[in-house]
Amino acid sequence: MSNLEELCAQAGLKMTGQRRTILKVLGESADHPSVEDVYARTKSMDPSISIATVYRTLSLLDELDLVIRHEFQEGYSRYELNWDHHHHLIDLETGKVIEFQNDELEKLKEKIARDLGYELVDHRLELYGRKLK
Amino acid sequence: MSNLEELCAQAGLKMTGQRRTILKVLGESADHPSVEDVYARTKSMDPSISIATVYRTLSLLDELDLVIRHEFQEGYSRYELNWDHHHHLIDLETGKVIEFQNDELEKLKEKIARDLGYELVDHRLELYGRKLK
DNA sequence: GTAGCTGCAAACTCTTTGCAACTCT
DNA sequence: AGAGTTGCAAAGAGTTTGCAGCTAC
Repeated sequence: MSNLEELCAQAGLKMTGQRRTILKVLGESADHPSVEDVYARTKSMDPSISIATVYRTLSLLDELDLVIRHEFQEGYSRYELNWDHHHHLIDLETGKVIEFQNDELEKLKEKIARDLGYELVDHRLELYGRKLK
Repeated sequence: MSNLEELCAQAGLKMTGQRRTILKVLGESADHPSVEDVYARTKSMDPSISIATVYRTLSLLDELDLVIRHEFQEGYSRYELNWDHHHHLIDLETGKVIEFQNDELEKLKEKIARDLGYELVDHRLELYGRKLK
C-alpha cells in the first residue's frame, strides 16, 4: 500500500480499484495533467473507469490537500500531487510549465500577509514569460 | 470622452452606447466584479443590454490589456481595470478581496524569471488567508 | 450488512457563437 | 456605404449530480 493510499485510508476513503488507479497515474505523472489527461491515462489501465469518477476523486483529493488544483487561465483545471511546494512559470509560446521554488519568496509572502493582518493559509503564484534568446 | 474611451478608440473600437456604459461601470467599480455583476450594473443603466455584449466587450478589453481577468478559483471570472499594478489577498472566511502592492516582490519575480532564462510578460499572485485575531 | 462508491446520462454553469438587424464612422 | 456591433437563442466546454447497482470494509 503506497504512502498516498495510506493517507486516503486515514481520511476514511475506501480504497477502490478506480481510486488506486487514479493515485497511480498521479504518482507517475511528472507534468500537470488536466482532468481529461488523468481520465485518458487511467482509462488505458482500466477501460471501464468513468470521467465522473475522475472528477469526484480529484475533488476529494483536493479537499484532503493531497492534490493541488491549478487554473492556468485555460478554461479548465490541471492537477498535481501536493508533494513539494513550488510555483510555475508558463512559457507563453509553447505552453510548457516550468516549476521553481524560492525561499525568499516564501518569506516575503508570509510577511505581506502578516502585515495585512492575515494568517497565510494558501497562495498561488504564476509567472508567464517568453524565453530569452 | 474619458481616457478609457480614448484608448478604445485608438485601438479601433467603435464607441457604442453599450461599450460606453460598460466602461463607465468598470470605472465606477472599486471591487472585482464578475461578468454577471458587470451585466447587472450596466443593465440598471441600459436595460436593453445583453450579457453576450458584456462577455464580448470584456474579452476585447482584456486583449487590449485595459482590463485584468482574474480567476480566484470560483469557477468564473472577475474583472477590474488595469490601472495600478497590484495583487490580491482573499479572505477565506468572508471572500473579501484585499489589494496590495509590494516593490520587493516585483523585483523578486523579475529575477526569478530571468534566472530561469525567461523574460517576464505577465504574472499573478494571490494569497488566501484568515484574519488574525 | 451497509455506507460509500461507481457508471451512466442528464443537468448545470459559464462562456462562445451564428445570424439577421442595426449603428458608428 | 460598409465594417463593426448588437441581441437573441442555440451551442459548446467543463463540471456536477441523481440514481440504481455494486463493493470495500
